[in-house]
Amino acid sequence: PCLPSTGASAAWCGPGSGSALLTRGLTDKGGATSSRSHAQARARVLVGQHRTVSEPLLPSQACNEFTTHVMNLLREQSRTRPISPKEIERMVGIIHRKFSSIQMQLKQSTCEAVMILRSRFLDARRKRRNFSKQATEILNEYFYSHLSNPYPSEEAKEELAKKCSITVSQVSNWFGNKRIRYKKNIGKFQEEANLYAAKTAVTAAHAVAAAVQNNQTNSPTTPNSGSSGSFNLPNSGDMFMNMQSLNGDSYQGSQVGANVQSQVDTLRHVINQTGGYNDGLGGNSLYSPHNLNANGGWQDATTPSSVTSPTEGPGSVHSDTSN
DNA sequence: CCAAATGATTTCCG
DNA sequence: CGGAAATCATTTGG
Repeated sequence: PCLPSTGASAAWCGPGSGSALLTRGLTDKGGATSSRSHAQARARVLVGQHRTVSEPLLPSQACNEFTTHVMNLLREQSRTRPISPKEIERMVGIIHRKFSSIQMQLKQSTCEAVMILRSRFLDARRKRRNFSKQATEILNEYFYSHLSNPYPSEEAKEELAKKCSITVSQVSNWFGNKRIRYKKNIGKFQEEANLYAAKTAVTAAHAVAAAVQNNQTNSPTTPNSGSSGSFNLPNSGDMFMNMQSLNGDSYQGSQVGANVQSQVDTLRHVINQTGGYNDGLGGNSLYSPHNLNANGGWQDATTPSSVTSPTEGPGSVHSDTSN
């Protein structure tokens, strides 16, 4: 249930309580495979751990306790001043009303917070958003300038993550996907590879000789497949500040348990961090534009047979960047 | 609407 | 645990 059900109506929680809502959408639609287990487990952790550990007295109990406490006080006071039964009655009414309203507020905010968290975790997990143009740009630049060993260190990953406004896991995912897909069909990526190789060459050239205004690259020597030599700088990144907080490691909601309030506070805290970071896109460090011509240095990319030349003459796989 | 592209997840391996 | 490979689920472009 959504909380230690106090018998009172829990209208906002729906008929059953929150858990139905909270677990909705976790089920795999195919149903055949039992994948998605991690997500489910995590969601279960989020949802299922309402005070099964300590069970610190239900709100109704607390209300009764407090009521008797007040009654005792009144009884003591009745020795020094006359107290009408009416007054006691009124007091009890006030207490009960107050308690139930507090309960309601707590329930409401807890449910709200959990719902928001749910959508953050699940929707953001299953709903995919493509990275921004600039992020892809940065990642590709790194990939193709480290083509001989496209395995960024943890540090490099962090830096890339910061520059791209994505998480480190996303960077890892990206490189995993990229490596596999590149290796699988190198031909398909030739154009891209050339483009980024040339681009890094251009940036290097700019860094070296910023003063010289030559829009002539130094002889790419590649039988380029069509694309003219001009590399227009891609500016048109829409870049909606995506809120990428809640990176995969900050699930520190995993030990609630104190009381509802702290739970709510914790949740609020987490939720309030949705600001999204400002990235420092712009200042790019030069990634040591090693131009290693060895194709497929990593992982015996022996390119058995099919990778001859799908679209164009293989000739020089990588243009000699720099001099 | 379909197919390709793409980010994320799962499974397996060393 | 990090990576490869397969696969899933969504987005994008035609």
